[in-house]
Formats: sequence, C-alpha cells, structure tokens
Amino acid sequence: MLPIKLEDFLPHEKLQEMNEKEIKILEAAIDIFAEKGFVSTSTNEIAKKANVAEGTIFRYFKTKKDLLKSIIKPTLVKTIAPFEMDRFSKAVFHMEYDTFEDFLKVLIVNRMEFAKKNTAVIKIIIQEIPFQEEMQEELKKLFKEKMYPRVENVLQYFIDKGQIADLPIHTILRLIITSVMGLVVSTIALKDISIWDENLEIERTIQFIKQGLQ
Amino acid sequence: MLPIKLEDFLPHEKLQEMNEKEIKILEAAIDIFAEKGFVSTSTNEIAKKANVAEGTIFRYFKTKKDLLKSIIKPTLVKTIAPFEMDRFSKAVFHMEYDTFEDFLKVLIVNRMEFAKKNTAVIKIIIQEIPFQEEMQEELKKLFKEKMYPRVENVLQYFIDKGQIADLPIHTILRLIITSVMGLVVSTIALKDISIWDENLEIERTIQFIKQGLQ
Amino acid sequence: MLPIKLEDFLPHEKLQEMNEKEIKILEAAIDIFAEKGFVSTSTNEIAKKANVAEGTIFRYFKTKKDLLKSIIKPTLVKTIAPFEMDRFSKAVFHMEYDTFEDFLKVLIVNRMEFAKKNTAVIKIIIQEIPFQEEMQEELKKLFKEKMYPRVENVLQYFIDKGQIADLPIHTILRLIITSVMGLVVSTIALKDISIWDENLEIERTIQFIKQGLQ
Amino acid sequence: MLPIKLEDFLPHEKLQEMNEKEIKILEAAIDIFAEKGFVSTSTNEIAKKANVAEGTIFRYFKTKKDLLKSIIKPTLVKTIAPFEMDRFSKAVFHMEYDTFEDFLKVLIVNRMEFAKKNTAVIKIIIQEIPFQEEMQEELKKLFKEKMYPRVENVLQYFIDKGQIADLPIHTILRLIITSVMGLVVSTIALKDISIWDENLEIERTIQFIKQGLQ
DNA sequence: TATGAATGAGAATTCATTCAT
DNA sequence: AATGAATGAATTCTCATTCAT
Repeated sequence: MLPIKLEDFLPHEKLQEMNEKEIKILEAAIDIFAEKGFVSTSTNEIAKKANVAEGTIFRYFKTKKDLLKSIIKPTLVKTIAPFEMDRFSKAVFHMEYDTFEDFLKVLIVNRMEFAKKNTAVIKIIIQEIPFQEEMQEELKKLFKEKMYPRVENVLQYFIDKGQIADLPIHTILRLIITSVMGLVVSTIALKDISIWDENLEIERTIQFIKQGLQ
Repeated sequence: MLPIKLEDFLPHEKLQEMNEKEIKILEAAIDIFAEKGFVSTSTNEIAKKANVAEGTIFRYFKTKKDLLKSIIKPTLVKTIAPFEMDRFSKAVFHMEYDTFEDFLKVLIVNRMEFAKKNTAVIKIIIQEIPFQEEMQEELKKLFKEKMYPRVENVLQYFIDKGQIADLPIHTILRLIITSVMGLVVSTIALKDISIWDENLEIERTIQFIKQGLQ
Repeated sequence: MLPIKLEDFLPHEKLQEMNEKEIKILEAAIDIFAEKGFVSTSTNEIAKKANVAEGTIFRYFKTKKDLLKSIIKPTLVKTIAPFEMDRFSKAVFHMEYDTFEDFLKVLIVNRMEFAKKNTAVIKIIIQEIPFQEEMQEELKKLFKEKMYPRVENVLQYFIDKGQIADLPIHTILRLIITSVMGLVVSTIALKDISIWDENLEIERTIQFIKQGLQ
Repeated sequence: MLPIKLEDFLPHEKLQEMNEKEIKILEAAIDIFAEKGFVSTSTNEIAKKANVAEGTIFRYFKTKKDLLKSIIKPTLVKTIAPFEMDRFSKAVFHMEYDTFEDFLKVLIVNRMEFAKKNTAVIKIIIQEIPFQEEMQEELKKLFKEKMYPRVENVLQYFIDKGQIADLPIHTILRLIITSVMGLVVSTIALKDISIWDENLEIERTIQFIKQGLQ
C-alpha cells in the first residue's frame, strides 16, 4: 500500500489550519494502524515514521486514543456525508436520475472511488469500531440523522415509481449496503488477482441488486 | 452476551479428552477476546475469569497466541466443514434439492444457526484474521480445498438447469456469501431491536439472492 | 560429552543404598547443570531427562539447591581424598618415591584420570563454588584439614632432600596446583584439537614444574 | 569489594559520550553480576542499585544480555589489547628487553595491575564465557588475530637467543598463561590474608616460569 | 514549540515447590 | 512411593505518558 497523503482526503481548510508535524503524525499513524492494528502500534513507532519526537505526538493529540479518533472521525463523516451534501446527493434529490439503475451506478462508483482513496482508514474503522463505544455512537448518530432520512426519500421514490419491490426501507437498505460493502471489501482484498475485473464486477453487482429488488 | 459453553460447539470426543480447567480457560478467553479484542485482553484477566492461576493457562497453551489459535481453528474448520461432510452437503451432491431456492434455504438456515451458536468466536475470527497470517493461510487452504470445489459443482448444476444466470462461479459465490454474511452480521448486531424479524429477513434475503441471480 | 554414569565415580556402598530413580535424577542433573549452568536448568528439564515426574525430584532432594549439593559434595571430597587415603597417598607417606619427579608424575596422572572421569561435575564445581558459600566453607575445611597437612609433609621431605627449592609450602603448592589445573583445563577444553598430544603435554608440564621449583 | 567506578577502566572518550544514568547502570550491574552471577541478578535489583527506573535500563541496553555484553566486551578487548598496541608491546617488538626475565616482569606487573583494576569484570567474564557462545567466538578471534601472532614473535625471539627451551609455542604459552592466571586468581582470592606478600609472590612466579622454561 | 529521557505500571511467561490422588 | 496438575511469585521487557530543558 502506498503511504497515505492526508491532502487526498481532508478538506483544504482543515489541512491549512493543521501543522505540518500534525499532518505527518496522522499520516504515519494511519499507515501503521492499518497494517498492525491500533493496540499493536506503539507511539514510538509512529513518532519514528513521522520523523518527530514521541512527545510531539502528545502535543497534538492528548492520548493515543485521541489520535485514533482524529483519524476515524473525519472519514466516518465523509463516508456518510455524500448522502447529504455533494453533487451526487443533490442530483438524486432533484430526481435527476430516472432509473434505480442509474442511481445504483452513481452510488457504487462514487463509494468505490472513496473506498480506494481511503482504504487504510476504512480498514482501521472496521477493525476498531467494535471496540470503541464512543465511535459507535457517533456512527449511529450520523447514520440516523444524516444518512437514513435522505436515503429513505430516494428509495421511497423508486418504490413509488414501481422500480423496486415494496419492502421495508431498512431491509432494502441492508441488502444494498451488504452488497456494496461486499464489493468494496472484495475489491480491496482481491485487487491484485488477475481474474478480478473491477468494472465487470461493478456492473454485475448493479444487476444483482437491481434484479434482487425487483 | 451469555457466557460461552464450549459443549455447545466442540465435538463430544474432543471435549471428553479436555481437562476441566482447560475448558474453563477457553471459555473465559473466548468471552473476553470477543468483548475487548485479543491484544487488549490480558492473561491475568482470563485467569481470573476462569478461576485458575495465571500459570495454569500456560500449562495448557504454550503462549497466548496459541490460546487464540486453539479458539479460532476448530470454528474455522467447522465454518467450512458442512460443505464437504454433513447432511446438507451430501444431500446437495445427490441433487436432492430440485430448486436453487431450496438449496439457498438450507444453506442460510444452517449457517445462521451455526453463527448464532458461535457468535463470540466468529467475532474473534473477523477481528483477528487480518493480523494473523498463519490463520489466513489456513483459511485460504480450507476454502480452496474443502469448500470451493464442492460449491462449484452445485452452482454449475443450477446454472446448467437454467435456474441461475451464467455468471462466473466466483462472482456468484461472492454475491451469495456477501448477502449471507450481511444477514448474519445484521442478525448478530440487531437481534435485540424490535423491528428485526429474523425469519422474515431470512426469507427476504433468499428472494433477493434468487432474483438477483436469475 | 557422553551421558554421565554415576557408577563410574560414586562408591559402591553409596550407590547400593540409592534408589534407581535417585540415581537417574543425579545423572540427568549433572549433565544439564554442566551444559547450561545450575540457575539456567529447570527441574522440569531434569525430570524429563531422568524420566521421572517433577515431584519425584523433591522426594529425594528437598530443594533444587540440595540437588546441587548432592552432586558437588562427593566429588569435592574425592578431589581431596586421595591425599589422605588411597594407594598414591599411602605410597607417598611411606616415601616410596625417591624423586620429586616420580611424585609429580603419579600426582598428575592420577588427577588427570580423575578429571577426565568427572569432567561434568568439575565444570559444575568451578562454576558454582563462587556463589555457594556453604560449599566454599566445605572446600576450605577439606583443604585445611585433609589435604594441606599431608602435602606439607611430602613437600618438606623433598625440600629437605634438596630436590626442590626452599620456598614457603603455600607458594610451592600454589605453583603446582596452578600448573596442574592449567593442564587439566587445557585438556578438557582442547581435547578435540589435533595438535594436542596429552601424554606429551603431561611430560612437559612435569618438567616445567620440576625445573621451576629447582 | 568496593563499588566499581567505570572511570577507572573505560577510555575517557567513551565515558564522555555516555550518559550519567547509563554509567550508573553499568556500575551497578558489574557489582551485582560479580557477586551473584548474571542469571541470578534481576534487572529490578540493578535498577534499584543504580537509582533508576527499571525501564531506564532497557533504554540503554536492549536486553539484559546486551547489558552483559556491554560489560564484558571492552574488558575482553583490553585484556588482549596491550599485546598489540601499548608501550609494553612496542617495547618488546623493538626488543628493548634483553632478557626473558625482563619481559616476564613487565608482562606480569602489567597484567596484575589490570586484573586488580578489573577484578569484578574479570570474575564475570570467567563465570559467563562458558555459557555465552557469542563471547567465546569474540575471545577466540581476539586471541588468534591480536595476541597470538605478536606473542609468538617474542617467544621465538627468546628461543632463538637460547633463553628459553625449544618447546612448541603453544606449550610455552599455556605454561605461562596458566602460571600468570594462577597468580592473578590467588592474588584476588587471598589478598586479605596476612601471609600473602604480593611482590614476593610475583618475584617467585617469575623465577618459577623462567627456570621452568630453561 | 519541540524534544527525548525517564518513568513505572502492566504485560506474558517461567519455574521451584506443593499436594491430592 | 510416585505422579503431575496447580500454583503464584518473580522475571524480563514494553509502552503511553510526563516533564525538564
């Protein structure tokens, strides 16, 4: 895996108000957390990789756990965010997509790109969320308040148009998320294997979900 | 989560040749590993919960990692095993199931039951596999040698009968596994929530997969 | 090094009143103590090599240190003993040897044989005596009471006959012991090296001491 | 035994680049290792005597064994070094000493002084070398490459001059080393005993070796 | 701000010894 | 007599965090 560059996925304003050392610490921490897990990574190791003194870490992050939170939170927010803010979301809410298939395509391509940019942090989130109650709450809140209401709207729209079956929203959502995450995880895990043709698998997954929900 | 009882899921012969203390250590370890993660669990903690001296742990398991392996391995094997040996598998190979739907039903119900019995160990496996190369190899080998060939047979049979689309086996398998694991994880995570009706969700998942692969 | 056989160097009566297990424990302990040192040898290891249960060791030897003493003491006694009891000693006291050279020859050949039979225990003694005050006392007492008076006699006899220089007994003794121990240690350490010709080195050492004391 | 002062026998430059705590740890370790042996000394004990936290030991020495090596190695080098570098050695190679006796005198006085300054470390070396293969190799290498060739030169010179007998170099060397080490050990062990007159014993040892090799 | 030495609590592991069988 | 399971104190080593410079 290539070393992380924070500028790839932290908002510009945020980055500008961050110190260079702080950034290097975050980048180093993401790299090593993803590789060895949070608990198995020592602050000493992070300091060395970030080329700072161990004490410097604690100037920017009160504790090691704080450092973890600083890594997880923005990505958690950005995982959910598109559903409320970006081009994609606005488009959907203006019902610019006529078909569920178009919607799926945009959703999947968008989240796949995001996942590939944020592989390391996503790994960390998947590993650590089960043990970080605070982050679990954050995730639940984001899901409930930011994501679910918008998605409910969209899905209801397609149900009403008769493009997908009249199942409970939470069931539809589960089946979609499950399939998309399966695709994402497979892509990350298998991306080096020759038989894996990403575009083909994306297309097949779209068809699978679409038909499955008909 | 209820405390684990090993007798629920270790073969009788195996249990009989195990010492009472050894069993109590395993049970305690499974409980705490699942709750706090392997690295964050101290042997002291395990010893206390198992009501043995800390040294006793090391009589039965050479190292803490050994203890982890002793927990993970049998469940890993049993996760794969049904595909080669039990009633379900034999039945399938004699093509006693006429329809893909029947096959899916048996598969899902069977794995759901297993998952509910082994929740804690499955949590541990999901958490630790990414960091335990040895176990990764074991898993790959089991998958390749024990599971894939049999499943390939069955799926090809249904493809030939025209009951599922003519997609590559690995794609079909990914979509099925993904959906089933999504169901399993949802069941474990949401089982206490009132709107979650397990049987209904099973049925919906079966329909989803079946239609998705048509 | 070949495994030790106690019968080689424990008196017959002593051996007869010893249990078979006790003997096997002693033999195993000597072997491993010599190889790894007393502190670095575990009772478990000894038990395994002796083919007995760990508890059995403590039936015959109250503590691990007791086992050490049981190994060291008889050899310590036998290192000193010849000077008071055996053929060599009696001979010397009857002044059957006319020349200092004859005396040296008997002394060295005798002690070399003893050293080669007891290599392992001698190693243990050299390693452990510095840390075992109790054994140090024993050694001093044996030296003072059993060895020194006899040896003094003999050496005085040769001084009086003009065969060795009129130096203080303790100096003569130091120079002899030093040269003999150097020979013994060299023999043990170098016995596998081709240029080492034992008989030649014995002869040279005799000449060296003899001339040195003229 | 008096507490060790490192400044007595570590080169000035080396000492200057060493931290105060590092020095205190080394001094404490030498003291206790010499008294109780390496394996029987706990890092806790060393820390207490050195007045540092136990963790501090491991900042300066990666492992306990590393600490041992750091103690043994410089003294091992310095035991051999004079034969290749210092005043004594240069003098000998310019054959400034006319007689073997002069040579012996310089050798013995020099090594006796060294031994008295480094008693504790020498004790440790003698105790631990048999169990530390790495150090054994180091010792052999030093002996072979640094000491033996020079000494061979000198001894051959005296053989050629007819001052010592024409014996193999290794035999001559063994007899000298043996006698000198015997003197050193006796001095260390007996230095508190009233009958022990060091200068007298040195003189007697010189005569003993000289005549022995005639 | 930044450093990195120092800390000491806590980790996994070992082992002599005990004791019920 | 003999076993070997069980113990728990002691050991080496790690690491997040603090703090004087």
